[in-house]
Amino acid sequence: MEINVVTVRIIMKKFPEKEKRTSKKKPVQEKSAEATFFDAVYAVVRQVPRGRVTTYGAVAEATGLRMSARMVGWALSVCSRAKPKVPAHRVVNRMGILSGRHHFATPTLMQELLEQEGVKVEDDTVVDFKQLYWEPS
DNA sequence: AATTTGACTTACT
DNA sequence: TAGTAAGCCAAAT
Repeated sequence: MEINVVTVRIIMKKFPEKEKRTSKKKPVQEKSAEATFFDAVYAVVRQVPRGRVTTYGAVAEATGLRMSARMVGWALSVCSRAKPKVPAHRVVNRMGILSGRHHFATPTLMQELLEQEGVKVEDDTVVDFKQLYWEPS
């Protein structure tokens, strides 16, 4: 299934309402909307192509949370919960700095993952960030 | 229950 | 041009 901004916005519409789960044997705190909020963020992040990067703000905008870039970081900080893995290493701040590197298994993992994809990193910053920047659409 | 704290960004001194 | 404030909102304390 191809997920685009429209799809994400539809998902976000469900954000405020409580979602009833059929399965009751999962008392996980997934109280309600986070699941869909996470999904929305993850859906966007998964679209980032290999070797490209995007920013928290861009993801936030694509999910409709225009000014809530922080929420994106928060969602990614718990992305271990996501079933299909999320290429969180492709999300950096607007300066191209790997501000989230400390949240990976090792502080250098994020950079290593990026370099594996051909993205050069210097001083915790993506080289040629402007060219590698990918805007969610 | 209230306050602080972020994997951020923009706007205004 | 650099520093501060404000906006976001769920978690953690």
